[in-house]
Amino acid sequence: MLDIQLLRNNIDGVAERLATRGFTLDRSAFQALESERKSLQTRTQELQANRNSLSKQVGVLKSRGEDAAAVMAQVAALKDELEANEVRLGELLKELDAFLSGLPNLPQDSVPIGRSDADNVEIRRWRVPRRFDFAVKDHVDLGEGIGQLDFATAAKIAGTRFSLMRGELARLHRVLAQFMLDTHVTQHGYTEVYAPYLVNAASLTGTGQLPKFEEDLFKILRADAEPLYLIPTAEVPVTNIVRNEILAADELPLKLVCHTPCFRSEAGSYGRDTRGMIRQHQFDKVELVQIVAAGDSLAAHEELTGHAERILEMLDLPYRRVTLCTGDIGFSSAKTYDLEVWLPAQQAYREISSCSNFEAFQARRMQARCRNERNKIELVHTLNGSGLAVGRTLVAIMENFQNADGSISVPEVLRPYLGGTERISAR
RNA sequence: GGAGACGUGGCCGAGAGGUCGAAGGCACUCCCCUGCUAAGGGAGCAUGCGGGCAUAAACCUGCAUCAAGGGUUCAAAUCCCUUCGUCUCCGCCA
Repeated sequence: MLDIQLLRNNIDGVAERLATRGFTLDRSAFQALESERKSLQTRTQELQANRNSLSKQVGVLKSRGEDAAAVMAQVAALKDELEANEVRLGELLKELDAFLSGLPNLPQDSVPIGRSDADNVEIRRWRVPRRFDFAVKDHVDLGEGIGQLDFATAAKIAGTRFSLMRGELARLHRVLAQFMLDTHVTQHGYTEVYAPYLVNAASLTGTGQLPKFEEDLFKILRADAEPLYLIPTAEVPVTNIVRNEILAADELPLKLVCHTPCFRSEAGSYGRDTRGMIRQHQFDKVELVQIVAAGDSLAAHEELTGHAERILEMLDLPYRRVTLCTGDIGFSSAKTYDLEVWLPAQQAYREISSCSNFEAFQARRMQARCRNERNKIELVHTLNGSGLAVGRTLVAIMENFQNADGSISVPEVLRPYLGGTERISAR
């Protein structure tokens, strides 16, 4: 959510910056809502002040045993106008809130201007992709070839966009998450978190998935209780740890890492990535979250992205870092780096991590605050990034570490996690 | 699943229709006194949203908030209803 003060003071500037991301700000709608709000709120508060002071007089008179009927009649006379005003004001504030909730974040100045992913800017590449002297297979053929990846059975059990792994491949997948967690905890200073996989609507509103993106979520309706949603990312439960909190200055930065399954309905992507594990309804992800003081988020963004890159480097996977352009950046983000890993079978770099700085956008929705050096309360900045998407990392390992015989070599750093296993093949 | 108790500021805790945004204590901040790993005195100290206001800070001021939402009333922390949460006992269970 944007700062409403910014819209009041400089709506043209806001409109201009939102236009770079292809969003048209309805200035007249805002100004109409805002001017009605101002007069109505002032009037309502005036009436409330009146009522409050008159009611106090009633109390004073009665305690003295005097007649309060005349004052009570005055209060009663206020009642109709006050109630009408309160109702209208309530509606108006809701409309304003809905309007504000629909506005995406302002991109930072360093974000390249563009319309689509074609305009994203590559920052750097790490490692030249390996050359193969045989015909490469994709991860589906590799996994099915060794009998450890089984989409047909997953479809029978659940449906499309699910996967089933067995044996050493399943173990490799599990161990990958373990390796990522260990690295972030022991080398990058994160605190490990275990969090709920089902969350309430308030949490999703806090991080910006609701109200706008409900169709992307799996929703659990309950007969006698509020609905719950399956988390689309650990960002939701972990960032909401600080919702409605005021943190002490010395508690920051908060660096949290959390491994969870993620659930996405993928509505609207029916034709895309239908083959394999790239786009699933359920996938595992290790998520990095940082909660920092407002002045520190730029540096924290670089640091966090570096932590995700470190995992790719330790696994010896070629990747590139891309700055998303204004047209491709997420709704809540002020700036996003995508890390894209090389997939030999696709001859392309594919997203494996997305590292975003949300600045105060989520914090404002969540009322997540801290005290600064002068003991004043201010909104924190929130950041997160995948460190990494586990399923896609597995895909990248399978494809990049494949051998001519269809077996898969295990990256060095993972071997201790697999009891020394160096290669995975059909048994 | 059944029965009961409870939810008040950063924390503890009073308040049981009226001058209560809320006693008292702890913690914290500033000042004074003192001089030693302490004690004493004074002041300040919830959050959100408005208005003064024109950019920020400061300040003044209004409204709202005593788990959340609704209701009764001239007036609600206090009475009623619903929801959420916590605790205790019983049952069940990984």
